[in-house]
Amino acid sequence: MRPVPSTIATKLKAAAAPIAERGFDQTKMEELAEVSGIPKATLYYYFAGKEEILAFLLTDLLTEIAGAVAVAADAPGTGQERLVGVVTAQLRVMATQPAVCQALIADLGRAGRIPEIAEAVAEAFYTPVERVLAEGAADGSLRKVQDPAATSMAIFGAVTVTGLHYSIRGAAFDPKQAAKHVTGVLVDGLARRERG
Amino acid sequence: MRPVPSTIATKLKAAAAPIAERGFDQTKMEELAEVSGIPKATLYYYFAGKEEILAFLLTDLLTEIAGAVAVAADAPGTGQERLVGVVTAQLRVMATQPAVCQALIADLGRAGRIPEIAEAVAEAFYTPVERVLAEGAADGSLRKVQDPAATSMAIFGAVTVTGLHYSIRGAAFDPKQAAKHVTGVLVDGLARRERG
Amino acid sequence: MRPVPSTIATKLKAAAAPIAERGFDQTKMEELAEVSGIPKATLYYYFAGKEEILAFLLTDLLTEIAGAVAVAADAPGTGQERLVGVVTAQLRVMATQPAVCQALIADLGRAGRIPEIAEAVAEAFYTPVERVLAEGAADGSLRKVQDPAATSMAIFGAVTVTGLHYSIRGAAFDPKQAAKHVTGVLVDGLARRERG
Amino acid sequence: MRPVPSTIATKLKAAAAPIAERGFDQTKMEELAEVSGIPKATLYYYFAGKEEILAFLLTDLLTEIAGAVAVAADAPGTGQERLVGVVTAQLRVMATQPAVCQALIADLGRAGRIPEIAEAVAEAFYTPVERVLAEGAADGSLRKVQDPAATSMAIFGAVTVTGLHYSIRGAAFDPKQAAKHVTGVLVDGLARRERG
DNA sequence: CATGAATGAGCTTTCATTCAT
DNA sequence: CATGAATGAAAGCTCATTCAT
Repeated sequence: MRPVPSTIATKLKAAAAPIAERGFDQTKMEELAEVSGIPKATLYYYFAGKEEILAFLLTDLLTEIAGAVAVAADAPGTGQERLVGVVTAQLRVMATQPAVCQALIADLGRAGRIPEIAEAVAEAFYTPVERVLAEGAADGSLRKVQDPAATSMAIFGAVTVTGLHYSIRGAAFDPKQAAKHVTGVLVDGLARRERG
Repeated sequence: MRPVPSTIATKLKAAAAPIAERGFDQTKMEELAEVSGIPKATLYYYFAGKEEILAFLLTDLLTEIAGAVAVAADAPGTGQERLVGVVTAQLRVMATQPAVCQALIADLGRAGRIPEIAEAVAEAFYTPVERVLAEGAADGSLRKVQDPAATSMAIFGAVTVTGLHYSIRGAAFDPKQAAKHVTGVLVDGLARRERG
Repeated sequence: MRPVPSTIATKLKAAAAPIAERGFDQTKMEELAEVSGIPKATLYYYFAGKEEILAFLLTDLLTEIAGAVAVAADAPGTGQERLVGVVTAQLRVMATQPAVCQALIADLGRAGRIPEIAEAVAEAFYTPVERVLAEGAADGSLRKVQDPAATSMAIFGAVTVTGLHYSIRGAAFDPKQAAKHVTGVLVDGLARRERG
Repeated sequence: MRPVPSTIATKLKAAAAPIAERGFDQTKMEELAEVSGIPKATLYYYFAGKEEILAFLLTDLLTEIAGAVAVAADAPGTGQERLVGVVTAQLRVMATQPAVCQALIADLGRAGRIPEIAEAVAEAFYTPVERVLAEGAADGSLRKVQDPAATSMAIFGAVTVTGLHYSIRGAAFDPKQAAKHVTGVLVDGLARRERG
């Protein structure tokens, strides 16, 4: 994969739409070329193959998420506050790039098989959440969970499915509102208690 | 799609493995025929196309889940107890048929595009959870959530990703244990509180 | 090919329609079964294969034509009168069974490759015409042509294309009228002459 | 259908042979590729499908016929002379390209179903003949026929079947000689008359 | 005798990829 | 550097045919 000029990189974002809509395998190079306006052969000049284009798009997305999440995880405040911040950050990026997100999730199975991507997903989602969970437990704002990995996975699932849901609906959505819903469940739990 | 004889239906379950492993599009009819022991042409005798085979497998799984979940949702006990029961039931089926489950989740995007499947997913997952949430709110064992649909989606995400995780690891997993993890987060929340 | 019961033979006539419309190769056994109401497997019970069904249909038609033509060729009158009779007889049968005729002509190329049919075509068309030409030359009602085979071929072409044209139009046509047109050209020629 | 380079067009002429020999449906793309030396995928690069290849070949032939016929129809001389010229021109092209001609005629049924071809056939055959008939009637060299369309159809049939016959025999044939046979019948008629 | 069920053998078509310019 | 033209290598699907009942 040669260094991708920013013109190409920018145009290529349009490629996420058909992938999101029809799935990666059902999207032909021809189509990626058409929607992006980049000739097929030129795509091959910059990328080694179709798969590498997907990797490029997802890496791009995941880098962005990882960055936003890192900022949220490093923000001041209690662990609980930062957990909410992290979730919000994830949803914010999903709101910004719904197509790529759908492409990512829809082909999560396949993405998981690209090692580079699998790691980037962990980096963007699991690691920071686990870290904030630990810090929240330390500062007393969160309870200490038995299995932090399992917990962060559950959180990932809840957040992702929520974000995906809104993405699919097509309409723009407010990440803060969505985050409130998710963290409402995750942080406070569903059980009724004497003093909400 | 002709009525599928049970011999065919049974053999066909083996088709879930390659789909789970490599994804649906990467699985050739040839392969589905090989692993199931059903000649390609015979598959086409019963199913209109590749896609319909996927639909059949998933519908089958979802019907089973829906059944197990319905039982759990109708069990005696508080709403909270039944919520745990419902989640456990879902995970139990996922533990029983890990390959089909992976296939379902891995191609959730695609599955979502098959209307029949999308509805079956809702039927198997969302509807019973929403119902239990409402009943729990009524009996005082669960708090009243603002947006039951959003909440059940988050629950679905948490449960699914958890189940998927264990499925992928290949080893058998204990659905009760897994359910405890998930509901631990979902019911009690992550926030620390004076009196667990 | 087992002896074909007349029920089957009768039902089978309906098979000519799709063959005429779409061509023989483009007509599936499935379709022949459907339009005739005879189960596919039953067709195979009576016929050795698809091709044999075509042969059966065409032989049937050609036998009928040959019979009608023989009668016309043996009728009293001059050779010229009988030539007109023969042509009329051919067109009469074509008018009666337009679908089979279209099937015959449309797949004349293929039919020519089935030896049995090629011979039957000759028997039904060429031979009687050649005979009448000879007899007309003998009785002085027709002129003596140099190459009777070539002449009868030209006549066959003129008659067939004419009959086909009317058949395709779908509407019933009057064979006598059509014959008059063709023989008008063939017998009298197109040249203007002093005394018609 | 992309613009077909002349190299491809030339090579493709070889495709007529198997079509003529075995019929269009019985000729596999594989075979068209082999005899033409053009890779199968390249054929699909230029043509939308098998059918379009046939259309291309036939259109090509018909264009040539139409050209030759137009020249003959515009030649000096009486209508009768030009009618003979037109028929000769048709047979000349048939003699030059026997394979394509056979393919055309053999699949005339199918060709008739391709609107583009049906029209080209009319343009190449019927229209110029009808015109010459009219002009011959005007200049007194031909008699006035009642139904010019029916007449030109009969002529087309006589000429085509004749040309086809010689084509099939494989040996080269003299179009002038063949034309003499056909027009001998068509122009002078078969009836004996006092003064030939 | 008839036939529903099943299938072997292909066939058309597609598409990721290459490469000469 | 970029790309239009070309193609090798499948893959999904079809259909004539068979055979147990």
